[in-house]
Amino acid sequence: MSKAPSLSRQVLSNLELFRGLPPTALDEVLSCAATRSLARDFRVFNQGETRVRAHVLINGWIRISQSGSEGAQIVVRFIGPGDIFGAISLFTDRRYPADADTLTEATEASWSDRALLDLMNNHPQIAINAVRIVGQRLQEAQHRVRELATQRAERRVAHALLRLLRQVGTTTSRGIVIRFPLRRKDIADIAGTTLYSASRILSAWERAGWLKTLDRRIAVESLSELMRIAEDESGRDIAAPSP
Amino acid sequence: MSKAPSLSRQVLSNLELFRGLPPTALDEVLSCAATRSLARDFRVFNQGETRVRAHVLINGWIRISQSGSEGAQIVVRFIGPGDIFGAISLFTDRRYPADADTLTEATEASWSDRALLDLMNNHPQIAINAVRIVGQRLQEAQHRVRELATQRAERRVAHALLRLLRQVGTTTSRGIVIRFPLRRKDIADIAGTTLYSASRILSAWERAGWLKTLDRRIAVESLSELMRIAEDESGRDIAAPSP
DNA sequence: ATAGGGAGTTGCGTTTGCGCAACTCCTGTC
DNA sequence: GACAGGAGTTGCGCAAACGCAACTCCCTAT
Repeated sequence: MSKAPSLSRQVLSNLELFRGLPPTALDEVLSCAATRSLARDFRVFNQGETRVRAHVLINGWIRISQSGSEGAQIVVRFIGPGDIFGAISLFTDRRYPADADTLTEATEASWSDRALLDLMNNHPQIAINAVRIVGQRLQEAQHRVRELATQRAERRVAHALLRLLRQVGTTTSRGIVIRFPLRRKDIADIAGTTLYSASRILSAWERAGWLKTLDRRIAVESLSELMRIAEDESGRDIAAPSP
Repeated sequence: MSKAPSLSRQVLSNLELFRGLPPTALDEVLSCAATRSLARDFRVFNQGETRVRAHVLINGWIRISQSGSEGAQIVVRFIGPGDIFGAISLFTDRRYPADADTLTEATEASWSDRALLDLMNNHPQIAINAVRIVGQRLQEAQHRVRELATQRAERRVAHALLRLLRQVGTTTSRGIVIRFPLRRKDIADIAGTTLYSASRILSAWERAGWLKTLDRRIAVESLSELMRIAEDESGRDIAAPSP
């Protein structure tokens, strides 16, 4: 999995982490980057591993998942082109907090902790970008906490699907399709329910004609019905500005 | 609520956000800080408000809570002396994502978005500290997601209590006591369950003699029993280093 | 062809925990 | 001293969803 594909300044400047940097800085970033190609179904890093690096996915898709000591598992997020992953661990306990697996062939770039820290010190904009990225994820995570604490399984599955469609949906003749294959168990781990409940919910929706699964790939035909299930709790909150 | 208490370099240098800065930088930070005293039960900011600032709590305690459009509510976290709050919103959508209320009298310092950004640009260490802080919170939030998705109410309440004890517990003659008063509803909102379930669980524990509540203040006598309920899922995961 | 394995579905019984309603207890007020 | 209001408890019934087990379907390997 590693003929090293070369990385251009062009590509780099489109990554959120390196947005707003002058060309000279991009060169500096380039000079300490390591890139590699990854096969499908490849374990990029393991939960608990201590040889941490900061990763950016150039293309392909990766699933980040966490498992508890009792077999319980959740999908933390899906990483797409341009997303960083495994990078916060450099700043906390220096262990990856989750597993990363490729869902498709993929290309990643990565930096050592030392290199990233130096880059941030020389170019504060990188650190500021990082705060923004991690901050967004924190907000998402907190939203998910509220969802799990207050909403029912069916609604959570609807939300999970809608989020996926927004992030990785492609419109085709057969409706909006999620770009990569997903098992029922994956859906369950995203929505925080069990394989059985997820299966029941999805097959009810298939029966109602709102979606179809073909070869692990979910195609949604009636987005509006899904949104009706997900109802008002659509993601952003109503503002209540003070006087 | 605002005789302005003055802020010293000494205090500032102990805040995690400003750790590792040279004295001259601290002066710079000081010069654009606004401090104020807050009464008990005071709303510091509202969810959705757009006039955002970065806050640091100097002393006292604050509860950060989020409510959904259907009345459902969760406690996001408790803020203690030295913690930052309301600051990530400067980098994301420029709205506070939650409400902040004082639980005790308190003192806070705050900075405008402009000022904080300038400070970060001049002193990358601040931005790096911020990444670390937000990263830690992200990991906590993700841990909480897993907990909600996979564990039962009783176990979640046990975890919530243990977390609180670690963060704000004081050892007294009557066991380890949580520093500020908590209603059953608060416990429920922290653990992601209902007032009724939380009440049932806690009174069962009182009956078993593991804790007592006196005037909304929870005193834990038998920490080990609580830990037994919370069991192995103690917070950090088992490492599985790769070859 | 056939066996085996992974994924998905669904019937069924069981558990969990939600939530109303009724009650107690405590505290502060007039 | 009576009363209002907030907090907490608990009996009871009910809905959600978990999880086993049995079954189908499809793909691949021998």
